[in-house]
Amino acid sequence: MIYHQLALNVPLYSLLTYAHPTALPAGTRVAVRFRKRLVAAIVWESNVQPKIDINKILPIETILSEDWQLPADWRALLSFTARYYHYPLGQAVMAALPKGLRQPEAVPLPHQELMYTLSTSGRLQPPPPARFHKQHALWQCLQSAPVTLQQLKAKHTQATNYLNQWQQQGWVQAKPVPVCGSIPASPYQLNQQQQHASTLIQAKFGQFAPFLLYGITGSGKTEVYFDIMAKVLQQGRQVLFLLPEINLTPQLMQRVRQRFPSTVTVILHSQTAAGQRTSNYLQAALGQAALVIGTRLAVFTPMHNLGLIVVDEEHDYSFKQESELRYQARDLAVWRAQQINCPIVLGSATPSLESWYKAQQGAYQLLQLSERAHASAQLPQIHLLDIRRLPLDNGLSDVIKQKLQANFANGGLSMIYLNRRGFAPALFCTACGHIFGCPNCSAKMVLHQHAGQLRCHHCDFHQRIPHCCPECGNQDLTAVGQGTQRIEEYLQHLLPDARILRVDRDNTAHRHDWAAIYSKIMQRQIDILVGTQMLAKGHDFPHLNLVVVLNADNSLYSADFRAPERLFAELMQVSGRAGRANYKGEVWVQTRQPEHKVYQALSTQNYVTFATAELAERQELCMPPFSHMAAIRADAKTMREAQELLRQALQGIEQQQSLPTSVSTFGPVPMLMARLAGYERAQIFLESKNRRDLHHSITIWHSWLQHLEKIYPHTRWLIDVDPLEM
DNA sequence: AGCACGCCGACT
DNA sequence: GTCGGCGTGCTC
Repeated sequence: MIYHQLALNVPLYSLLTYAHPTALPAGTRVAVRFRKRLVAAIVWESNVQPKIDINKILPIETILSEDWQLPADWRALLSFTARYYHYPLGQAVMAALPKGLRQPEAVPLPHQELMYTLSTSGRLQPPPPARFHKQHALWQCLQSAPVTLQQLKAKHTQATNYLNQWQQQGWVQAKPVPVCGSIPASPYQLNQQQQHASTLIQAKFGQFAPFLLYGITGSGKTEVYFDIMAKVLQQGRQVLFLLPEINLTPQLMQRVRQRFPSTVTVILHSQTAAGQRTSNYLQAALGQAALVIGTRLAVFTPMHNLGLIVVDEEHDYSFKQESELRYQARDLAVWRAQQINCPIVLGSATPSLESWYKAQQGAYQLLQLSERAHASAQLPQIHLLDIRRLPLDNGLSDVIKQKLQANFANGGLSMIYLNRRGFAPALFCTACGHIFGCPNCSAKMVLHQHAGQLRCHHCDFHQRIPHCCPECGNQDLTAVGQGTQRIEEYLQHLLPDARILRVDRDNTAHRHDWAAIYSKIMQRQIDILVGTQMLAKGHDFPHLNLVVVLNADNSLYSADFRAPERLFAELMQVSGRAGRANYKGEVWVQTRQPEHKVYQALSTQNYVTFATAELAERQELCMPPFSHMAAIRADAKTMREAQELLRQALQGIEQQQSLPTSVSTFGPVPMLMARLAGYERAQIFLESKNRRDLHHSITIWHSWLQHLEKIYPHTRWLIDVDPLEM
C-alpha cells in the first residue's frame, strides 16, 4: 500500500493519510470515507511514511480525476495561502475550488468547441445543388473558412445533421477552436504615455516584474491593459484579469468582447452559476480558455500557461475577503506572478498606500498616466462648500439646490452621492432622546420608510416602525439625517418634473437590475441620480456633468486609521464620474471641515500630495505600510468572555515564551463594531516591522488559542493577517 | 466544522 | 426504567 497525504475540508492544520495500491500524482481529486461519509479530497503528497497507526488508515475510495491534476504552482499557491493566513490547508484548498469540484463526484472535462471546414476530399466534391439553398449556403460557409457549430446553425437549423453526414463521408473535418483567435487591430491609438507604459511592461514578458500603473481617472488605463493583453495572448499565453465587482462592470465586458472577439474568455465571480463556474475553472486549468476575468476568488484559478496578471482598481477593499479564509487577492496575485515568473500590473487612479509605498521604494515599477485619454475631456472642477454657517433643507444647502435646478433646466445629468441607503440613518425620541439601536449590533437602526421598517444594516434584524418610544411612551419620533430614499423623495418634491432614479443595494439586489438601470441612464431617461458607492465604481456616463457629495464628513470621525485613505479614494472616484468625454463637469462637496487634508487634496485632485502626507503620518505612527499587522479576534456572548480568551493567551505567552522583540502587542480592545449579530467582539493587534517576526508570533498565538479553546468553549476566535477591519 | 459518545433530568 | 438535553473530543 502507498500512503498519501490528502487535503480534506476539515478544520485541521494537518493533512490526513489515506492508502491506495498505487502512488497517485499530487493534485489528483479523489473521494474518501471521512467519518463514514464520502467526501472529496485532493492528493497533496504520495509515498509518505504514515505518522498514525496504520490500522486507522482507510483506502481511497475512488479517483475522481484520472486524467488531470491540479497543477504544482496552484498547490504551491494554496500551501502559501494557508500558511500565510494561518488557515487549515484543507479548508483553504476547498475554498479555492468551485462547488462542483468539492463534491465527491467525478466531473466531465469540458470539451473544447470545434470548428468545421471542408477536408481536401470535401473540396473535390461538387456542392449540394443550389435549389437546396440552405444546404448550399452551409457548404459555402464550410468552404470559405473554419466555422463553429453555432455559426453553422445560424445558416441552417439542421446543421448538426448535415455535418454528421458529411463528416462520415470524410468531406468535413473538425478542429478545436483556437483558444486565442486572431486579435483585430485596435482602432484606438495609444498616446505617448500609454505607449511608454505598454513598452516597459512588454520588455518584462516572461519574468516576474510588478508594475503600479497610476493613471488619473479617464487616462485610459484599460487601453494599456488591452494592449499588453493582446501581446501576451498572441504569444499563446493566458491572462488573468482581476477586478473588484464584476457584476457592476458590464461595460468592461463589452469592451473585452469587442477587442478580443475570438479569444476564449471565461468569467469567474461569486454570482456565476455553480455548474458554469466549474466548467470555466476547468477550461482555464486545461488551457481551453485564454482570458480569465474575475473577482478576488479568481486569483485561485489554476492556469495552464499564465503569462500576465492584471489587477484593476487595485486599491479596492473588495479584494480582501472578510470571512473564513481572510485573503487579500491583490497580494496573492503578486505572489503568484513571482512564483510563475510573469509580469503583474496593478492599476489605480488612487493606489493603495501599500502599493504606492512599494513603488516609491522601487519594489514596484511606477508607470504614470497623467493626461486624460480624450484630449477634449477636462478634469472636473471641484468645489468645497463650507456648510458650517449655511441653513440646510433636508440636508441640502441653497447653493446645491440652485445648482441642481439649473442643471435640470439645461438638460444635464446630475448625481447626488451619499453613502447611506434607507430613508434616514436614525430614529429618535424628541422627549427623552432615546435612539433606536439594533438589539444585536452596536449600530443604529436605519429607517426604511417605504418598507415601513427599522432595519439593521449589519445583521438581518428588522422591525415595524414603532409608534412610540419604548422608554417614555412619547409618540413624537423624529428621523435624523439623510438617506438615499429621503433625498430622492425631497428632490422629487423640489423638482417635480425631474426624472429621478435612486441606485443603492435596496433596488439592485438582483443580477440584471443594474444592466436595466444602466441602459436607462445611457438613453437619457434620467435627470438626477441618487445613490451610494455603487454609482462611484467604474461607470462612464458621458453626459454626467454635476456631482454633489453629501455627508462625507462622517468618515472623518472614524477611529480607523485607513478612513482618510478610503474616503479620498472614494471621493476621487466619484469626482471622476463628472466630465468625461466632451462635457465639462462640476463637483460640489458639502462639508463642515473644508480644511481637512482629504478635502484639500481632493480640491486639487492631487493624489501624490495626499499620499505623501499620509505616508509621512503613517511612518510617524509606525502604521502600515511601515509596519505589518495581524489581528487576533475573539467573539462571545459577553465582552468579558471575549476578552478573557485573549487575555489568557496573552498572559500565557508573556509568561512562557517571549515574542520577537520587534513585535508589539496592543489590546485586548473591543472592535469598532463591538457587537455584531448578537456577539461581542474583542481583538488584539500584533504589529512588527519584520514580516518573519510577525508570522512567528502569530504561530505562537495560534497554538495558544488552540489550546485555550478547550477551556473557553463558548468563545470563538480567528486570525486576520493584514487586517482592514478595525 | 460535524458527529458520535457520554452523563444527568422529565417522561410513557 | 429510557428518551434526549447538549457538553466534550476526535477526525486518517
